[in-house]
Amino acid sequence: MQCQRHLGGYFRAISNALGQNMQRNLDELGLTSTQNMFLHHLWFRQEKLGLPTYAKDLEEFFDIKHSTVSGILQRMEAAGFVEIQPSRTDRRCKAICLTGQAMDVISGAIRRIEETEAKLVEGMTAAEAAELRRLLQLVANNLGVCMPAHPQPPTKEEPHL
Amino acid sequence: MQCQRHLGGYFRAISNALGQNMQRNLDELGLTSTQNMFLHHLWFRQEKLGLPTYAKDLEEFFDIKHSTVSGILQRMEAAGFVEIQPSRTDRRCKAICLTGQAMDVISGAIRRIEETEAKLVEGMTAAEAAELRRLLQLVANNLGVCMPAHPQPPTKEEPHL
DNA sequence: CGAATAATTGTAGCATGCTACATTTTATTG
DNA sequence: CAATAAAATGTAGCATGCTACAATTATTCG
Repeated sequence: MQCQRHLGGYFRAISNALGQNMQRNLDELGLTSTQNMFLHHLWFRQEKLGLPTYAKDLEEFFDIKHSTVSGILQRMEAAGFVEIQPSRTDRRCKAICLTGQAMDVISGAIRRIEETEAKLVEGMTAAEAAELRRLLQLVANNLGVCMPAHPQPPTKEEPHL
Repeated sequence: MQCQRHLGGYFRAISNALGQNMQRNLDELGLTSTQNMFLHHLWFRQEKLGLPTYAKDLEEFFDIKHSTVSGILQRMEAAGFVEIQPSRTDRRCKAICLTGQAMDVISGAIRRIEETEAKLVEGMTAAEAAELRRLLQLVANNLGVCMPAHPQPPTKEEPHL
């Protein structure tokens, strides 16, 4: 069968559809789907890991260019979701802090992400979903995509040491 | 493991990386990666299937909006790769025709696509690649992505009937 | 036939991605 | 310490996606 669709076409179409799919459920929050990913990452680092976040972190975690990050953060700041403060120890770095407005919408924002993730693998067995994840990781490696994992959260057993 | 990356993030990053990866090998041809996909599709319909192509076909095949198609075709026309002629039987439809300049680069353009497709599944067994394709099709269905196959090519045994 | 409807394409405005260049600050090194 | 290199971010310009609205032409239906 030489008439099969290109795999690349699937990735492009699925990526586009993911954005639209999430967007439809996000309009009421005033967020775009990319801003929603940023919001979740900022929240996870701040609330779960207790770490500050700089633009550089977003660039690396999502494997996008710093100029793209810059634009998104400017729009999120204009919309009132983040505040940007230069670090006192290294004035090149800007710490990205969530605002109260961001905390108001975070639970809804996370729910949208989880709904979209669930929809992705609807009708798959757990084994199929795991295999999909493994194959996606292989493809990402083949293309030189660099997506670091979250740092380890502080262990619950010894939080004060 | 609740700290796993979102599957959606993989799709986004892989899709972005695919575009950049192909782009790097395409600059000398004066094409973008999306224009390259369009070129290949136009060529396949024209040369392999003997069918005319309208903007609507591109919209459906790649599952993108007509406004996006419109912009891409305008840039491809300005770059000299296609000519756009209104159909005589339905003046709403514009037939997209490849130029001589397009035919000059088509073999290089197709090679870029094939190289990228090969790189995607590098290190996978044929079975794994097939499973990836099947799972991608499932995901696409879950998200309502509508990607029609190519129409059947004319059979070689009776080309003149 | 004529009006309403559908189909195809275009335009405007925005978000997100890129490359390439510039700016500011920190780190290195001679 | 001064010159240089590296790191973090910003800006400009473009391509590609979107939604929403408009324009033109075909089709359908009363």
